Amino acid sequence: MSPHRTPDSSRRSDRSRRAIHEAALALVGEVGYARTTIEGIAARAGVGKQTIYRWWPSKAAVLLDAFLDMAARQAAEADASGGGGEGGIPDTGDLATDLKLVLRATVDELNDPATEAPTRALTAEGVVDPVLGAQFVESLLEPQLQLYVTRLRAGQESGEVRADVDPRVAVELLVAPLAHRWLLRTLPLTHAYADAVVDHALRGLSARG
Amino acid sequence: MSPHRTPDSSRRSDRSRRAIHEAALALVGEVGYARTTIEGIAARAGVGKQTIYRWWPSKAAVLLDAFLDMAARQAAEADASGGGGEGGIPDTGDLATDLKLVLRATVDELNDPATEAPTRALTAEGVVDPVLGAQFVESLLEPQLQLYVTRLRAGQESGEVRADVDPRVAVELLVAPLAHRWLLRTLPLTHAYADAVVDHALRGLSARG
DNA sequence: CGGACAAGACGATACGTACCGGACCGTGAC
DNA sequence: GTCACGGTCCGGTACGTATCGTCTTGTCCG
Repeated sequence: MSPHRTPDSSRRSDRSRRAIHEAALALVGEVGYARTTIEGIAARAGVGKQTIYRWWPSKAAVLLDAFLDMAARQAAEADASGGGGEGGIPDTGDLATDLKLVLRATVDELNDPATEAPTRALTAEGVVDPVLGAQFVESLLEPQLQLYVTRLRAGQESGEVRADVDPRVAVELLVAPLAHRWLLRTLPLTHAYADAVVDHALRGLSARG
Repeated sequence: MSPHRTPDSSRRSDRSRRAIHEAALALVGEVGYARTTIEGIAARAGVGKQTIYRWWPSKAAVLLDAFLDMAARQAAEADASGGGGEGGIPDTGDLATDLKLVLRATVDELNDPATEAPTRALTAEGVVDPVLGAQFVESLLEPQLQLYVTRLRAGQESGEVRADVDPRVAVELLVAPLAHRWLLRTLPLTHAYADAVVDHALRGLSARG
């Protein structure tokens, strides 16, 4: 394989790293992922092309790193202002309401034009490139899904949720339909749809329980 | 816009069209979508590069056409052998069993290494390119989903399915989780998972109906 | 201490390669 | 005669590598 040698990381320029992240996100937002080139990122960041090739194996990897950096900074921000620093799913005792609240927020986030292009590009790249996809899932998606898992487990302990369901499977029943509509653009992704998914998932489709 | 002028289609070479389809599918399967080039397809098909540019606007469009051609040929084949010529979802009166049967088949199809690379490439391209995505959904995905819709509607009339569910939403509750696992590779896509999705979707997650 | 020095990451640039998308042939079928 | 065909050549763009001189950093000797 290609180990993609990473040189001594202690000597790495933080200034360049940040500039590259910023330039990558900006360019993808402006001209789209396909027309964003590594040479363009380097020029925009005021950085030598080789500096990018030295630390990243691909354009997609640069973008993923930029995303993680952004997410980490946002999390730190939320931590500082929110105080408690959890970022979990609320537990009011009413599972349906809690889920609708969070899934509606997810809908708004997915529909945000500012982040749509880079997110789509990264997801699409992950669909095709298993290595990048695994990093994407592990570092961005799975932590989010685990929040749902814990909320659902709490629901099981409080008797809200059937004891015989696998929370991990249940999460996908809730999240996958939203992701499906967003990714494939089959039908509009709305709050009403999020609510419908929650209702159907919790009550089931069968007439006779 | 760019009308992408298509010349006199009556004079079009069917031989070339088929050769291009075949070469495109073969190359994507062998070297992957990213490393498949239009020049490569032309060379492999024994065709002038311009013949491809004359009839298709992009590499993805060629692949989509190849897919449609393949699907049409398979449908014709099934029609000839099956006799009845429907291709719908069986209706034994037991919805869970019927759905598991079909979704298990879908799992096998998605896990088939022969078709995986081209399908992933096409889907990923559709995620990023709205025009291609719309064609993909309209010509390949939506017809499939409609089969589920009709089966679910039949279930409503027979009393198997709650009357107050939107069949179109219900379909996504069943199909999206499979698509989600396949696209993002979060966890293995197995028959057991398909069964679990059906059970959860039909019975619901709530402890109290 | 502090200056010399090696290591290595940096910005920049040049290079050969690959593919794009199109222009342009001569050929052959209708 | 028309026009799509297979084939070839073209300018342009981005790739990924190599290499330049510069700058920063850590070490070692006086």
